[in-house]
Amino acid sequence: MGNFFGGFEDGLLARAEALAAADISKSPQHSMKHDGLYGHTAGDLGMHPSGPSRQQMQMHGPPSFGPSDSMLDQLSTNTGMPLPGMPDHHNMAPVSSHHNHHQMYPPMYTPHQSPMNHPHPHNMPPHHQVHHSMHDTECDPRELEAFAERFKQRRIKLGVTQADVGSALANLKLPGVGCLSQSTICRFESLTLSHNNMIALKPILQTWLEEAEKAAREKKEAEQNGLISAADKKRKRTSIAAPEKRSLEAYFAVQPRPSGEKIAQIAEKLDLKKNVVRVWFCNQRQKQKRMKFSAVTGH
DNA sequence: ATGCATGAGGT
DNA sequence: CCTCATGCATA
Repeated sequence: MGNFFGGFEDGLLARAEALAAADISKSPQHSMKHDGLYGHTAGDLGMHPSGPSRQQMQMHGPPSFGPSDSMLDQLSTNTGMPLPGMPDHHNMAPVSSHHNHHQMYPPMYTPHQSPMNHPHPHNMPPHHQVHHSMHDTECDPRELEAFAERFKQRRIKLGVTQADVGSALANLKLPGVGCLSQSTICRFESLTLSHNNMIALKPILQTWLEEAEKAAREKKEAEQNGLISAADKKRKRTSIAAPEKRSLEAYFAVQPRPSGEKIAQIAEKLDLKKNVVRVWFCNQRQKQKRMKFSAVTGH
């Protein structure tokens, strides 16, 4: 594979990759496929077939961007061994904001308010021993983990798929709660969401679970009584080839938040669209914040 | 189960 | 541009 960068980069990458290996040692399965499929559907992506990509270009960069040296040299200078301890400053999360772009159902739950606020969904039958745990603001990672596991197990017991749960949420008619995708349900169960996101979703899924089990019980009864009941647009997903991915990881280990200039340079070197590289870094940062890999999770 | 993408809201 | 919550497409 003639992957050739500037000679100086080899050294950089070698060292950076070493760091990356120590830090980001997660790539369990690597099916090296050269996903060149649409590795760079440059053309397509460039024009966003979706259409209205309201991008707000802003020419802030002073034309005199002559950082003396140039290129990613800045990185090599840092290669000394900076190793960001991923401090993760800002926390708070406005558990909210969701859009529902074009064809999904009409959801979105009441946002605003501190991250520890939910639209309490308590709707227990009056004459029935209820469960407690109404303390919405329960952010105990340990508790969340336990709930996620219980949820998954009971969901399976009900014979419901993750996708089913997602769409069924809309039937709960909870204020501001629409449906969710299979992806999100899966991530909830596997704790691969941010801590705040988990906390926001927990009460909703808990409500669904209770309703679903209640419905299951009723159905069971009905059956005992002899009553039986009788069910675009192709979005493209850029695939970044392994070599390029390795380079990105190396850069990320050195500088998780490269400037627009640097992103452009990296993009050019790897022959990827700048936006693809930018998004890759954004997603990489989000990964670091997933509950599962959070230092506090103590799983 | 996950990789890359979109969009709202915020700096 | 960033962060976050989410989703489509795909391995």
